[in-house]
Amino acid sequence: MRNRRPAPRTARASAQGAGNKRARRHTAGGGYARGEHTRQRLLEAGIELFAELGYERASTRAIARHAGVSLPALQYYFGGKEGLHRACAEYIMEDVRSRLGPAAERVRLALERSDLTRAQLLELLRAVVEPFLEGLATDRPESWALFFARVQGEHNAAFEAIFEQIGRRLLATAIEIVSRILGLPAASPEVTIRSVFIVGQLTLVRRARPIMLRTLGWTDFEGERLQTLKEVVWKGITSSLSPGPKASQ
Amino acid sequence: MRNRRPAPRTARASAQGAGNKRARRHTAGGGYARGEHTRQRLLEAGIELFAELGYERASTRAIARHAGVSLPALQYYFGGKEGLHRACAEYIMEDVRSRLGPAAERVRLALERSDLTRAQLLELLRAVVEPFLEGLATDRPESWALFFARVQGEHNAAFEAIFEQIGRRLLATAIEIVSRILGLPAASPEVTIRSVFIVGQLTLVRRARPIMLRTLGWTDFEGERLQTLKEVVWKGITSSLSPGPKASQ
DNA sequence: TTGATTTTCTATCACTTGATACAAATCAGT
DNA sequence: ACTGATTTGTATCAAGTGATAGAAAATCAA
Repeated sequence: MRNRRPAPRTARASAQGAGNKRARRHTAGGGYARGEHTRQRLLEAGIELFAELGYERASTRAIARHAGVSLPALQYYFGGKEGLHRACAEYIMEDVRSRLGPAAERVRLALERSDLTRAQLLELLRAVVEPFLEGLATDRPESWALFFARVQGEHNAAFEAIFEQIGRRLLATAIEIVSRILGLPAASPEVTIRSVFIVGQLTLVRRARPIMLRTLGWTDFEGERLQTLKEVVWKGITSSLSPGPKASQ
Repeated sequence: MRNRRPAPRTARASAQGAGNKRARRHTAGGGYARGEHTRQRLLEAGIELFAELGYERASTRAIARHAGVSLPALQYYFGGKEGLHRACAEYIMEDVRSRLGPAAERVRLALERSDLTRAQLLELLRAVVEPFLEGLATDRPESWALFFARVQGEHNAAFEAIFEQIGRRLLATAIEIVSRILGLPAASPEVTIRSVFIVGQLTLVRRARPIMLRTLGWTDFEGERLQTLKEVVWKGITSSLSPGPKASQ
């Protein structure tokens, strides 16, 4: 509710799709590759600052300065702050999808068969869960996972629109597998809740990372320590899915 | 970095403890009970708006308007926005402590004994975990749990200072119990990670609440549904702590 | 009531934010 | 080189932010 001028001098903003979606008309016509560079710089700077400071505190000026371009470039290429944020989310999501998509597809395909053993189902769950865990525990492209975590916390438009697209799939796959392992209908509360927890644990790795590291006296989750983390997490998941000894209660 | 004036006309702000701590000098000297009312209104409005909008987006003006008082009242009673936020956190924390403190104390006392059975240890864990779960799943004072979740996401000063005070205790107790159940040293990665997950699951209930409810087709966690949730969560915890069948793999 | 103190309110400050207008610079195709 | 489009930069806008000054009102102790 900040930039709603009562009477904009020109009608350009309102004539261009509410002023925030799709403002770049440069990639449409071919050529003019020069701008693509600054566009990229803006994306990277955006991801970094949004991740570090959150949506509100990351000012467009700081982002532009960080990218080494002028402020209006941001409006020009992304139509505004929200547009940039959205683009950042899509950029990350695209990368995540390209890295996790194949595995997910393979799992979904394998799930077609109805004669899978418990061990096989667990293996499929692991195949879809483990890359995620690695991506969130590690901080290789620190800002990416952080950006992810931010978007989750703030209820931006980017969340519902983008995160859902990948979170839902992951959850749906988890539900399918858990349902079959436990031998319960996919719609049953038990299956849903447990699946949400399994998927949620992954994001928890990111959120609780500093606390975990501090408590353990570690500095990161790399190499052997990452293996340990994965092992413990996985052991927890499998045993929580075991038909094993009735919980003492 | 917004209100750092180069040369403040008066030195009051800097003469009053950096300007954000303890600005209310009304409760010190007795009497003048009139103000306590607006102070309370500001706290409630603060909790509500901070919870709904987050720290940044909740403007002092909106809070004051919501509380039905004028803007400077906020400065007067809490020294500023940050002071109010801190006060809100303390206010909630105080209530949480009063509701969970006794049980926690009882558990800590019971842990003195070293001859506790697995079942007894589990019971203690449950005693300290369950009230938390209820508080986060329910939305009686919707804003409270939401405020809690917000503070967790944004890295406000309130987080480190306040949340730690209660989160650390809970985590420490969980570690102690898990360590004894698993028969591993408290400092071992397995114990730490598993404990963090147990505690983290509780906050996850809040964060993933809308997703879980939507997936289940429920509207809230009340009555029987709350029972189901608690049951499933608890079953997951116990079986993840079971010495049971070695995880397949 | 008086007088000191606490509490509230109006107006305003200094500053930041996101967004624009518009001219200058750059580029591609001829 | 010329032309038309794209891209960048300067200066500026309007709105909104948290905070303050300072007078007016309300409150309590005497």
